[in-house]
Amino acid sequence: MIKPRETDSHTKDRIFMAASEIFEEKGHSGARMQEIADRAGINKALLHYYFRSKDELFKAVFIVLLKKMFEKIISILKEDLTFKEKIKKFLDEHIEFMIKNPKLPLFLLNEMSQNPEFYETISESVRLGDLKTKLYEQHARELKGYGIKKSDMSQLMVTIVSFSVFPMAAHSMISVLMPELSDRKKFNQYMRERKEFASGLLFAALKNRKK
Amino acid sequence: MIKPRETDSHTKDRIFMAASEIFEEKGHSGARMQEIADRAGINKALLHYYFRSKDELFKAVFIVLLKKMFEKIISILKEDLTFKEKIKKFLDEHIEFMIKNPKLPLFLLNEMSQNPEFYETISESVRLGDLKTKLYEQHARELKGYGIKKSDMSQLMVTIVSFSVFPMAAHSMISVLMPELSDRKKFNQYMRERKEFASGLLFAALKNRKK
DNA sequence: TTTACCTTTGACCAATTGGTTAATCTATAT
DNA sequence: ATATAGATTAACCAATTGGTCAAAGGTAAA
Repeated sequence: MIKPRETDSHTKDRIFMAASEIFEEKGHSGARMQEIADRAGINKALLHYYFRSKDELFKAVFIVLLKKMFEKIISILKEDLTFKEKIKKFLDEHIEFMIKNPKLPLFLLNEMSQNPEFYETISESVRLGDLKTKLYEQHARELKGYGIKKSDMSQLMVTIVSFSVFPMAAHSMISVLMPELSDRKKFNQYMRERKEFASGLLFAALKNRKK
Repeated sequence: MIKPRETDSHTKDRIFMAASEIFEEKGHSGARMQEIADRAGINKALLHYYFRSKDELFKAVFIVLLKKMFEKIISILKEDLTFKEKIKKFLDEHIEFMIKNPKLPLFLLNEMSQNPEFYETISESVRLGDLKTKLYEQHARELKGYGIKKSDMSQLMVTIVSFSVFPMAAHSMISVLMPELSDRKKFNQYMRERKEFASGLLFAALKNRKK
């Protein structure tokens, strides 16, 4: 039996990485197979040797990037912490994660709404049950203490995620209104300050809701 | 002298509307000139008769849609209201606006980051000065009463906009985590409830910051 | 060395796509 | 009626793009 060359996965990985970068930057319809091949330093035919078609390659990349994002979120929510601690840790780690992957949020948002047929594939591959119910039951006492009903959970969760995700996705838009933030370093600093701002705002509000 | 036929602007408008819809839905690189022509019910050559190229057509559409969004925001901020009233009115009208234009936010966010060369064109065409400074000075007393410093303004403004914009842009993502919101009508209801939730959260927090 | 099998490539193909052009149409002013 | 000028079209074009294929390369087992 013939052993696979050690360059096997090496090449396939290089393709995958190149594809990730290009797709993340230009989206499915904006990406060019030739450009992906160039960045991977290989012939275009080799793309189709490892990944049958553009759609297959895209799908493979998309699923992995999506999981990367969701797993980051979910893993924190699973930890044994109080609700408040969880939110703080989420803001901290999720913002750091996005600073390392600044193009990821907008890419996912966009391709998600562009390819609704992924809906199934996603639900399977990310499998996360009824997160907000789970979270509520887990922290029922603490949340009730904050005056949060179960019916508030969907608004609350979207709000928390938006604290970190929105500014990343809207960076270019924000740069128009606040040119001082168009610089990447300054913007990252802004995002780091946001950790405190967001949890401060949130728990100031919740404290106030206490009956 | 020959009067322009009344179908002149009619046709050009039909093209423009068709292009708006297609671009909004599929983005610059995903849109096809043929599809735009079809939707406008005309020959493809006529597109190039009225708009030289795809890029020109896109630019025309993009600028108009961007202005549409920004002017909605700015007009409210200019009104003679207290800060609190402004924010409430903003949330109300901006959310209603987006319910009517659900694809707009993600489209703008995306093309904005895709075509950074629009940066100039935008700054000119939307011309809005240093909005956060203007807003702060205008409401200095009220904002100080809330314990908000000038340096908090950029965080605060992004937060307010994110309350309304993020859920619209992330609708497809939200639908995965909360399948009950994948239905448009239910989602719109969710967005309308968000008006109260957002201003409630925000001003509960600000009240609490008062020294 | 030879066989067998996976890897990589250059050349090529068919379909798509943005864009052009010359001719036709249509309404109006004279 | 007819000349004029803008509006509209069918046919066409060149470039791009995703995808294929047969041949060449390389490595390990026989």
